Amino acid sequence: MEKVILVDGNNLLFRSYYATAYTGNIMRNSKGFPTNGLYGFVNMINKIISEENPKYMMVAFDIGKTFRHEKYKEYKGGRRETPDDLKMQFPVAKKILTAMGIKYLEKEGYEADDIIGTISKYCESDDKYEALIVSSDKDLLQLISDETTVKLLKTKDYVMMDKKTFIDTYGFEPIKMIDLKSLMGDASDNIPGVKGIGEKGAIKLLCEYGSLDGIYENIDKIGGATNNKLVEGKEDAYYSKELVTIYRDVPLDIKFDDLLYTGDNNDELKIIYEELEFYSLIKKLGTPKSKENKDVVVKVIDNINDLVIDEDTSIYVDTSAGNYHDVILNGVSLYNSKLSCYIPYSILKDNISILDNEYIKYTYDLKKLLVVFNKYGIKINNISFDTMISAYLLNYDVKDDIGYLAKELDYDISIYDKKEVVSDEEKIKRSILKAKFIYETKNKFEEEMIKEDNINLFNNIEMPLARVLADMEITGIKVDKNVLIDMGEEIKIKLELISKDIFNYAGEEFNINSPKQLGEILFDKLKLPGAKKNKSGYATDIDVLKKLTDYPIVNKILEYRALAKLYSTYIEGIINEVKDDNRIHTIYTQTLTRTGRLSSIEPNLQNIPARSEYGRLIRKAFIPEDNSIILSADYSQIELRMFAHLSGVSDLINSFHNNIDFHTKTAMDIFNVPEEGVTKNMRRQAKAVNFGIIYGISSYGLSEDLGISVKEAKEFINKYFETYPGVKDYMNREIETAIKNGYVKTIMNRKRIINELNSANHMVRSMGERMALNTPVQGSAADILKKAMVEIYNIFNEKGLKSKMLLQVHDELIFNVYNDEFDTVKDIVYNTMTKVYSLSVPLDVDIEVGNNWYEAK
DNA sequence: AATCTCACG
DNA sequence: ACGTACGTGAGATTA
Repeated sequence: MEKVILVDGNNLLFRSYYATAYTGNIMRNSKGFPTNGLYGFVNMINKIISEENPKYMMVAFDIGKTFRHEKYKEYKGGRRETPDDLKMQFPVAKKILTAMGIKYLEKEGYEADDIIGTISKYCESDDKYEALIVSSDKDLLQLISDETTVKLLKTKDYVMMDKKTFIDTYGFEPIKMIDLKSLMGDASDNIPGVKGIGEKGAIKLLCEYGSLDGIYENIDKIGGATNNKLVEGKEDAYYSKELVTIYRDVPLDIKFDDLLYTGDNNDELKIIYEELEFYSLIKKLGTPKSKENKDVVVKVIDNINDLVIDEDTSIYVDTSAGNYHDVILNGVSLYNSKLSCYIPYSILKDNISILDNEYIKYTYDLKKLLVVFNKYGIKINNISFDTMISAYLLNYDVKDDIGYLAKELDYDISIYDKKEVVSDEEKIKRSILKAKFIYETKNKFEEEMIKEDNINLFNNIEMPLARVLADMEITGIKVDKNVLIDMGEEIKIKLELISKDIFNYAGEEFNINSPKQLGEILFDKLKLPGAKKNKSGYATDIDVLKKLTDYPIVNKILEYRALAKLYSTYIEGIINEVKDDNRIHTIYTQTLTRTGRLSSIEPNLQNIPARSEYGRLIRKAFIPEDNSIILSADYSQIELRMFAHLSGVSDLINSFHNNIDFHTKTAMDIFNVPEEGVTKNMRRQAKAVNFGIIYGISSYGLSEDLGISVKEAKEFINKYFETYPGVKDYMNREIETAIKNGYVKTIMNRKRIINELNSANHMVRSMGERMALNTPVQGSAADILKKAMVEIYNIFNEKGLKSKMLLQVHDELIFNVYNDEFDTVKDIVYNTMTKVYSLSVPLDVDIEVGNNWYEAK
């Protein structure tokens, strides 16, 4: 059968347009012609061609006033206007298609959907053809049949919807999509549907009664609120049905051969792309995409004697998806110049030392490998290279799934998709392709790191750190669930009482967790002053509420919010993450932040409450092992010290060499008073300015923080700059070189590319400048922490200590310390942290101990 | 899936 | 004149 690709052109161009238009910063060529929609459109079309390799292809467009929309206008008064910036791009899209050798169709009075429906109907009547429809519009799913499949586009990926997948998903025949939409409506298409019925309700009704008609025939059997909604919405439902039903008999005067895909006309395309300034697309013209990297030798090892490893090799660990502390190990793929194979776990489990050999290994996500192998008892050594970490240092966009990175480098490895059904053979092949990708790109990554002078950071910090973090994650921190349960009960009671108070003040019950409902209560019903709007209604965040504390309801809401947060995130959330061993095993994401910090997920142990006294009690649940205590070691003001060091401003450096508290010293300098003359308020303000300096100060930000006017804040900042003139100079220099280079670096040569610096948008550019100022500070501090962690870990190992590093919270390390090792550990931690890196200011560390995390603070 | 809110350094 | 502090993750609601 011949495949006929039917593309919803309107849908594709709209999607591409709105994918970028929301920034308000529409991509244009130098003449000001908008090109944002076209760029995505062309890429999508190219992608479809490379994925589907079509013989026939057609792109359909709406044109003029279409029948179904006219009908709708009479009913409701028109739909959203298409922005001019988008309208202008349609004729060009059609020109491009012609140059690409793709037929496009449009017909006055009909929608693109109708044209697609008509052609797919042809295909169904002739068994020579099968249709594949491409769109993100679920309306088109009604066309699915034995001969017609829909490639339903999602934000990142797509789902292939054939008849079977459709029925598996919805539970009814594809044609019933019409009935579904008639009930649930579609806000983006202004289809009303039945008010109050959503997707779930509609599906349930359809599964029960078969169709829209069926539902209304049996309306007496349906009770309660649903009945009311259906009765009231009957007219809307049937109007919607007309709107949604695709017309499949558009009079098109064409033959199938008109739809033959004839391929790019490079000369014509080049002219168009030059006009649009699509230089990257011009480069790709005429260079046929290599599909060779999709082909790979697949050898599944079923007898371990068939496996010979006699040189360096890449290894990809094939597991089920999800949190890697509890994934299933399916097998591993190995790849080198002689090897292209897959070892299923069934073989591996009887040969756990097969990878424990003298040859060097490369992998992707070393930390995950270590955690998974530890759990399964697989031994491995000599892993020298992690592509994930390398790509991260080189500013590639790094995801858990290696497929994303591979794609960026033109390797065609499918990206994981829950909904895609993949055979076992295909899974194994993809796994080997990943190992191949790791193997073949290792040198390229290494060379890039050499060029960027990142090798030291890679070999001596990040790679060893992956092992440290793996160990911390495996060890986990012990949790006393009862502490959380008891606290939870208490909070629950408090929440109920507070809710009642709030409802009394409000005069009605409502969902306090809903910002929408809360905003309406406060500002519409109770008419409180100071309403501020955000995208979806009234803002009800802390900043707004704090200004309204004269109203008792607001105080109750603030109390409610604090407790609700504690309960859902820190009581329930944490309890859910405690594993059978009574420990929490977080995952540190080592390749995510733009500054070089770690982050912590599932659960996040880097944002356990600390600032409020009550919230801090959560920390009592984090306890040491037997015969141990919790020790916390905190860098004192490491970022301010780093700023002093980086700026080289001698007044700041000196402030860290004398014994006065840093913020007090700042206050003394800017207010020109002696130490005794610094009031609490002066210190508070000085502290806020110091924080501002680290963030890349702005008068608005400071004014918000201090609750003063922007003008006053500006005066403050000026006073600060007058006091420390070197600071302003440093900032100017820093921004200047950042703009010149397009990136900034930390003390250990970690590089962050900042594209925002080139933005035409003032706001975005200012943000870029603040990033340029903040990243060296935050990132260098992160470098120091990482180095300290690696060194401490090594010393613990050398000395054979049982005590363990458990957590890292940006400037703080938490340890489980066995009582008999206390003095040793304390000395190691303190000495290592303070001496790990020599700056022009001293590094200082505060150490606390206790019988739980709460006490060690 | 996006938005709002809020927890941390 | 614009609308912002830097870096994160998670839960609840809404669409």
